[in-house]
Amino acid sequence: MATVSRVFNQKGPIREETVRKVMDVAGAMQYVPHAGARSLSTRSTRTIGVVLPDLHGEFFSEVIRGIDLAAREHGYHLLLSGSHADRDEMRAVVQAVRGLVDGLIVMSPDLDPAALCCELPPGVPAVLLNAKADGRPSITIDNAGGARDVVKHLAALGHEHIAFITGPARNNDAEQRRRGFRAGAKAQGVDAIEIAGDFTEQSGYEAAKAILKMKPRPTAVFCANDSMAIGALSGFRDAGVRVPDDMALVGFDDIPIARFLDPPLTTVKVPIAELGRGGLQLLIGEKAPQRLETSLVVRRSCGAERSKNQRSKRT
Amino acid sequence: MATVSRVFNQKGPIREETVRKVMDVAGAMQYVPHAGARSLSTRSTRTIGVVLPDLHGEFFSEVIRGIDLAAREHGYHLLLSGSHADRDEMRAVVQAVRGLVDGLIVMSPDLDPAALCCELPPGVPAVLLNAKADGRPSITIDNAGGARDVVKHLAALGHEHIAFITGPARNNDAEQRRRGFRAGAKAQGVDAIEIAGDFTEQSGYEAAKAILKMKPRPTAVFCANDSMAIGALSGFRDAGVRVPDDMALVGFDDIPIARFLDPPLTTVKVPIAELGRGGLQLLIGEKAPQRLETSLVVRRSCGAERSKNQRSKRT
DNA sequence: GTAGCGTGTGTAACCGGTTACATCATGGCG
DNA sequence: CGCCATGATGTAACCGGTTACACACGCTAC
Repeated sequence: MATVSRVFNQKGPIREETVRKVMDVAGAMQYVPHAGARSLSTRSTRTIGVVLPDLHGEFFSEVIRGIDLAAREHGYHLLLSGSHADRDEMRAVVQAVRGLVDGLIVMSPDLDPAALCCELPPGVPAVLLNAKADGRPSITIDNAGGARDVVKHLAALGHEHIAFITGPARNNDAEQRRRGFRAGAKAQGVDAIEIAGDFTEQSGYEAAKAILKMKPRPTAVFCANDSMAIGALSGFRDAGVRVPDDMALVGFDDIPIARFLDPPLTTVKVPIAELGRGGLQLLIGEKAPQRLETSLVVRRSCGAERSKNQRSKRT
Repeated sequence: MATVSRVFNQKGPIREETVRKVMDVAGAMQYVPHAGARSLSTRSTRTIGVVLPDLHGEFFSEVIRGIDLAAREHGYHLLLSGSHADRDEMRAVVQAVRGLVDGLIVMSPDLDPAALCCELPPGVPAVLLNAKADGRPSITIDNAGGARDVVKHLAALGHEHIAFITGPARNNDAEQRRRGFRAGAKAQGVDAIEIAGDFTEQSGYEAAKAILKMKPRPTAVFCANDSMAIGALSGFRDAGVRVPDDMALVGFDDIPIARFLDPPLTTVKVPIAELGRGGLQLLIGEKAPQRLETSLVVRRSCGAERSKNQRSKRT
């Protein structure tokens, strides 16, 4: 019935009495508008699709949270899809949601952004998180800048041999952080050593062990993310190497527990939730920063705050 | 066109040649079926709604991951909605998704499950995570059993005054863990002290400080989740109290970093992803365990493995 | 009295598919 | 040769809303 539709959408002129009557009946029969049917005729679903490669860990959890918060503020639903290993799966998902979403937020650190864009249907608006591509709006994080800051900080503390535990080979963020590390090392004139990691705690643990065997042994270790820093910390501890006394350690991301580690982890703060929030805002046509700055958070693991709360002297 | 529909759904008898022709044209014009329209006529969206109170932290991240994995296996989409403070918001969301989802997975640790069920539209199938209610399928975790195991373990190690840092007041899991703690303490004949926490690291940190002032001072602390244990660990460290030498510490959840803490955290393993996976399976009519067992993971923070890798003697 | 107008409500087409049913071509068989 | 079973395709109603448009009504102005 047309009138009912007008009542629910508060559109067009309707007599006050009619509104009441409709509402009463609707309440009595527990009527709730059928969102699916509505979206068909209005061609607007008020749903946006979120496509992520993996749902692991605090990073993605925070991204999703940022998106969700912004979505609910603007009255949007979220269609979430994770765990896409390759391009084919990605395309399948992106196509499957036609008619289900008004737009897409895509994050695919492991895939080439340009290739990715071809997969996106031309009609569907989309924003890329942490990846750039022509013609598509995107939000990126200043990974390289953050990494450079770390090297600068470590160099200022007197470190001349700095090891970098990398992220997964074809990961975008990891690659940018590595580039920042290299650029920083070059600028500061310090010795840069790289060792492979894959963003997991375990890989950090193993990398730490490997680093201790190097000659000359690095005096500072910079991990491409906090998870690996946690693993490295554990590795150093097992080997009897004290952080920061014997080895400076820095992470990347500033996940919530970083401050509760022993010693509290110096790391680079990344506004993860902002990334998600901005993605949604951009998608629905609101203004949002397209580039998010990172900032160095100095705690004790880098050795900069030797004086304060010196726990290594505690025992 | 009816034929096209039949081709895409592989239904009814169609000549091989026609199939090819349709597919060719579809490919050429980049045609992709409109999922929204389809769902309207089939009355099946192949989407299930996930309603969570909050998207914070590794716990929910894991739940979502479990659901997502199972969903993609069965060809379902996920409509995610988080951050519901109160019942009204919850109802609003649950109603808004009519016609968008085939079923609902609801997790609401802070709300009374019975009340919750009234909000659910009668026609929509739903499963409750970590909450029980008549007539609705649900999956629960053996929180109480896990907590009892912890107390038993601590008692066996000789602890007679055990403190328990609780979770948020009206949280279901927190409450069950507390009950398990009490029951365990009673069974073991040990002194049980409770102190309030709210599942955050910060609250664990503060609770630790408070515990140190108690007389008699507890010799073991059991936290209702790992996050608080991390905070407590940090608090004890700042106060110069060694774990496990001066104080035994146990958490709950077994989040990934628990093993990388210093000392590695003894905790209760909760099959979080299984919770999500089972929820989806139950919802779509598959068999799944309705009760998930927890298991004690003994690491060093409880003092049970004094001999091995004893880092407190390191410095 | 009627043309003209604004307000409130009903009618029907449409969104993009699915599907029961009608139609049509084909060929086997009596 | 005609009939009917069978297979392939077209037709139209339907899913549950939205909305352009038609229409009915009460009012003022001429």
